Amino acid sequence: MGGLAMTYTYQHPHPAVTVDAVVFGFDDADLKLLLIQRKLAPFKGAWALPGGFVRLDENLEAAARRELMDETGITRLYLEQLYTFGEADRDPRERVISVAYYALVKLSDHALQAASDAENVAWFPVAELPKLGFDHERIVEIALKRLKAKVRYEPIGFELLPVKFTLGELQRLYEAVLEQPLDKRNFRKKILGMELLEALDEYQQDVAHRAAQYYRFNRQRYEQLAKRGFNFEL
Amino acid sequence: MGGLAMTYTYQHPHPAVTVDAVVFGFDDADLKLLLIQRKLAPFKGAWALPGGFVRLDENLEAAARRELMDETGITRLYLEQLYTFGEADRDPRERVISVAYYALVKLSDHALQAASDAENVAWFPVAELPKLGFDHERIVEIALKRLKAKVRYEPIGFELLPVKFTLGELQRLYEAVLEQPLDKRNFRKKILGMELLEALDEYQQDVAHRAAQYYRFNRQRYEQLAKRGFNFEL
DNA sequence: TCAAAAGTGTTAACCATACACCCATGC
DNA sequence: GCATGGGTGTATGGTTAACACTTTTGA
Repeated sequence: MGGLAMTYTYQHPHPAVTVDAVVFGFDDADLKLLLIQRKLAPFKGAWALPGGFVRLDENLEAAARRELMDETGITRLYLEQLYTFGEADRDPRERVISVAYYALVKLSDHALQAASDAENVAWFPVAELPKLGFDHERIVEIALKRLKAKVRYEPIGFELLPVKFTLGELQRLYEAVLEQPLDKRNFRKKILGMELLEALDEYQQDVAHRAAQYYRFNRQRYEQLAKRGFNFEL
Repeated sequence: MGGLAMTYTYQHPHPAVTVDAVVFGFDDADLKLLLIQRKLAPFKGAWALPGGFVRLDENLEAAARRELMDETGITRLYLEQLYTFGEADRDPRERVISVAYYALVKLSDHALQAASDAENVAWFPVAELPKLGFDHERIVEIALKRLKAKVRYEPIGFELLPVKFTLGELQRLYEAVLEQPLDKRNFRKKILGMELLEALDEYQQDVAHRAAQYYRFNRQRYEQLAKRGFNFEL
């Protein structure tokens, strides 16, 4: 990207623009966050959000997807813009404006894809994050707040689960994200009452207790209902 | 800003970054939007959102406030980041990433401040907007959606009204923003039940009907209650 | 005296919450 | 047979929604 001696000249000062991604996963117990360990200064050796510079011919969301692919190998994910961080002094090198995204991935698809080319990549439970470089702790905090709010009025929780899941898994996911216990009977009544879940003719195998039935989220049905004014709410 | 022959050189290409503001007002009947008429290409003569380039030493929100002051004279307003628009081709000149804000102002404070130095400035009812330059129609659409959602769970509607207002004015504001009629008795019951409004010993003057009592929003009280888990909801 | 908006309560339907036991399975 | 999580119903209290008339004032 740009030859060795290549430079770019403008008549007005331009900030650098990056995208950073807060990638969430869920492993049936904890909400987790994907971090990379920086190999370069500043904050060399520190953990930070995956991200990088936006190319001039590339949309912002495409840049976020590209960086995630390059740095972590993750390709299929729910991605949404979070907020843009542009404090004048947030990067010690030059003025850097970062458009932050948050992403939800099915950990089951990506659990083993831990390391990539070069950088160290790892999942951390959100309750036990290391110190992060730049202002990334603030970005994570805002992403968590957003996730917590959004999961209640849009059916995005399913993005964190495998396509087939049990109601117990779904409930544990909500409990982890909302950080509060939920009543089992009320949870089931409510979620099944929305008629967005399809019960499959399939049950858990080899579990040391009664096998749970699997369900699948019916997105088409949700979109139909949403058009007619239905509101997901949990 | 930058001397005549001054240039800025970087080793990687940098996009330009602007802030644009969607400024809402309310005049006791319609929700209105503040637009400026462009004097320069591109989109010369077209109406567009107020905005401009971010300076290198200036935070994003500060840039938005500065542009609003310069272009419209507006200083006291509620301002919140909306979304960042970065399609690679959204500006015909060069790559421009725009961090959009939305603002709520008390029209009563600013109604007469129509024109400023140079550019033509005007309020338009949101239902009767002219064609806008760039992708500003999309930005306005997203701002309206956000306002409509947010007004229901945070007490930001008051930012659009004078400090003293009647319950009728407040109801008309909500009806305008939500684009639906509300039941008067239920509306009053709900809003007064929150105990966020202070009834003043003051009534309308010279109205051709029974004079309405004035109320004032008690922000302190709201913040106290919010800390203890209270949720505004309308 | 008319027009215009202010102000005021009750009822019925619905929804949210709290709560406890039996079931199926593997070890 | 025990430990583990799956699966199920009801009763109560609170919240929302629908609804109509009287009051005050200026023109």
